[in-house]
Order: sequence, then C-alpha cells, then structure tokens
Amino acid sequence: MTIKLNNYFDLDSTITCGQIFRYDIEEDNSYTVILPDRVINVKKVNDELIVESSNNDNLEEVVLEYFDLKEDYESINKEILKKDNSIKDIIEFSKGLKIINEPRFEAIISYMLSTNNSVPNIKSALDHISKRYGKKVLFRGKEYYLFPDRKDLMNASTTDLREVKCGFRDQYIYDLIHSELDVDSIENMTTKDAIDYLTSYKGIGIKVASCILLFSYKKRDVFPVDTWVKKYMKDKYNLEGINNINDYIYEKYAEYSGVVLQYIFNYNRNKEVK
DNA sequence: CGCCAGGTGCGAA
DNA sequence: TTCGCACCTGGC
Repeated sequence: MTIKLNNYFDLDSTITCGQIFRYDIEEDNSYTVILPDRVINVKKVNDELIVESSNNDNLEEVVLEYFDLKEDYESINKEILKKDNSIKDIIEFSKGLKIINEPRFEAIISYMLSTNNSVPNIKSALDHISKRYGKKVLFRGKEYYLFPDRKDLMNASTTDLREVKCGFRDQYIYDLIHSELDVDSIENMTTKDAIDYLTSYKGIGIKVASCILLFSYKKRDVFPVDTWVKKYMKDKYNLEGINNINDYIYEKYAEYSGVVLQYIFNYNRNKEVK
C-alpha cells in the first residue's frame, strides 16, 4: 500500500539513528522492520511511503502510529526554535526525524539489555530471544521472528535467558517478567512517577527509564543522558555531572528535551555524510 | 591478551 | 550522597 506524506519525513534517519535495533536495510534501500504483530518493508519515494506487510490489518494506522506521523512536528520545531534559536541549523538538518513509538514490553527489555552493552550485542540478544520465544513469520521469502509477549517469556528460566545472550542481566529480566509491573499503568503517570516506578526495578536506572519513556510512552520531557550526551555536554559547554546536565537541558527545552536531544544526536552523527 | 560498549547495583567512605 | 568497581558477551 502507499501512504501519502503531508510533511517532512526522513525515513533513513528515523530508522537508523539508534532508536530501534531490529531492522534490516535491503538492497533497494528499503527497510524491513519487525513490529509486534507483523513484519513490514518500507521505502520512501518522493512524498510517498510504500509499505508492504506480512499482515495488512489496519496497516495504514499502524504505520502512522509507529513512525509518529500523526504528530505535528512542524509546531514542535517552531516551539523549540522559540526556546533556543541557536540550534536553527540542527533543526533544519534534522527536520523529518520522528521519534518512533516502540512496543512497550519490547522497549523495556531492549533498553535493559543496553546496559554496558554494544548495539550489535543488544540486537543479537533480541534476535535470540525472538527466535526462541517469538512467533515465526514468513515475509518476502525470508523468516522473521516477532518479539515475544511477556506471557511467552513466563517460563524462561534465568539459565534460558543466559543462553539467549542476556548476560548478567538475566536475573533482572527474569525478576521483571515475574514482577507486579503493570506496563500499561505507566501511560497515565507523571514523568517523575514513571521514572520512580521504572527505576524501582533492578536493571533499570535513570538512563534506561528515560529511553523507555521517550521511545515507548511519548514522554518528550525525558531525555537519556548516555556516554555520548555526557561527552557532548563536556566538549561543548564544559558541563559535567548527570544532575547538572539534566538541569541544563530541561531548563532550556522543557517538554521538548527528548526531541531536541535526538535532533542533536542525529546532526552530529550524520552531518559529515550528507 | 586487555579494553570497551547507548549503565547499573553494591558496598565503602 | 558520592565514589569506585565488577559485570555477560563479542569485536578489535
């Protein structure tokens, strides 16, 4: 099917800027992405998005929601510019970058796996988990495995989790799966309450909680402070310490902090390429 | 080999 | 409250 795009959408940056782990770049420069209930292939041609899917139920709505295409980024960008005109070039460069709305449970496990880990290893663990516990899908002549539901992981032991490459995070993940955690309740919490709630689970610190809230709960007033942001703030503003960085960014960008940080990250990552 | 990767939990000061 | 250290795993 084809989706007509009304405004800027930078599909390449959105998929490859580090928000998601489980995607493939195909030879024709399209992307294959694994969603909770289907595998899709997307390609941008001019102002249209060409979408193929292993499951066509409600497809347009699913794609619009996943890539956050219903959000009015033009207004958001204007608001950001009002707050800080000095990053005009960065916004111009990154306009079209969307914050992907990731499935909640998968996002929680993904970012728990990211602690002291590398991107290829995170992807490897997610693929191993999916292959062992997720549903197999045939799509365009290839096999894919959907990420399992929480209930599918209920009978995975810590040893099993170790075998699917979770490493020392096996116990944290096991405990979380079997905990009272109510994934949907987070949606209605204030950002502060949501962070407190998530970080009460072992294996989830402030950075992981921030990623989960930004990428899976549309909370744009949170922003992951990782090694990259720390280095950037030190180099550019000679600012150190997580609390100082947090205060600085939030005072400047408030409810758009998470979006701005993604823009800056995307700019610094790709500015040489384009 | 040792070091590090999109951090976090833990015990010691 | 802050500080230093260990930590699966895999690539260099």
